[in-house]
Amino acid sequence: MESRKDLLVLIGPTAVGKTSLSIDLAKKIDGEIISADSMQIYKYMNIGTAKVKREEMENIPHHLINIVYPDEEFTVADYKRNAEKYINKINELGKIPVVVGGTGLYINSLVYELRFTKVEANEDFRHKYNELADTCGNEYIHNELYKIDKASAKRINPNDRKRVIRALEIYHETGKPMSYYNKNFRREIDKYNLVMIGLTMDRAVLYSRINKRVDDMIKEGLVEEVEKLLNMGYNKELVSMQGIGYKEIVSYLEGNICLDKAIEALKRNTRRFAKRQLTWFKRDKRIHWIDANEFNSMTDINNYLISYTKNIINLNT
RNA sequence: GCCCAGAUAGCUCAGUCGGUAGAGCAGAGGACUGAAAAUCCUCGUGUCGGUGGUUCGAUUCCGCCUCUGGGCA
Repeated sequence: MESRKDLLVLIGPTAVGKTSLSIDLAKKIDGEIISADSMQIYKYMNIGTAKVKREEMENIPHHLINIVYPDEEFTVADYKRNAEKYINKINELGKIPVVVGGTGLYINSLVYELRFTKVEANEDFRHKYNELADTCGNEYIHNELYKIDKASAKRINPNDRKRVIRALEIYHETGKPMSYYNKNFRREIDKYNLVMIGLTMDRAVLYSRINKRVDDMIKEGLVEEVEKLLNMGYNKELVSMQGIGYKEIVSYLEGNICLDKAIEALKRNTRRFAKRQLTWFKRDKRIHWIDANEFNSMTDINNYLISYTKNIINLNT
């Protein structure tokens, strides 16, 4: 039997402490880190994405951080392809790949049999249907979808334009409905010795950590970072600039809101994001959850994680 | 000390011509297949400040008390 590759996945909401934990863990188990973060892929966006600093990495290789410019397109499909490449490579080195991040769809692209269609984004098509929805209403394009793909139309809320248009796009490009490609919708992947760890903590504690981290970001110069990006020509329409921490500060710099309001919105949006992340990950029953507040130190958490992981993955510790 | 205005959801407030009340924000739950830090759906019972009185019935009207603003001395 062909030996399976090892894969350790560490997920959790923003600000729960994944980064420092992962570095400590990687050191102990001889691992390399693969980020699963849809914002840390961008160069120049450091403070607002809470990106690891080089000096914090402690010589542990980090992959899929700083790989594209803020105006470059990068999708889940790109993520999956790149991440799998590193998973294989790290396994070949005899090391443990540690995927760390909070972008649920990126994680799912690795731990489920997600079969992305060949259909790439068609901006003209999206534009056209966005305008159609503006003039005729969301119901209209949803009805268009209903005509060609009842199953998807039922699944997708009419107001969820992005998904309605994407489903139409797939039909437009292939002549087959999206539901045709979604046969094994949530089939768990079978090719890894897979360990999934979820790091969490009491909601109130997490929220106060988030609030504090936002204050720290401002002190570290988030406003200056956003100003710099704007001066480099990266405008607010870009996907990267719609990230939490960027859109709010752009709004402040444009004079729409005062700084205090921007900071407040930034905190609130981060809190809501953390909640959405938890909702997303709750669904995956393979995740072994641990409450960070129930341990006395990071070392204790990692000792526990290692003993848990040992049952599934052969560690070189 | 006196006068005036308030006191209702975690916060800001609306309202009940007397029949125990509802918005915004905050918050909670959920969805998610090539934009995902994006996008979208659902969720509002609280000693109506306290205490007496009038009343079939008071959060609503009246008295007193407490607290918070503002004004006059």
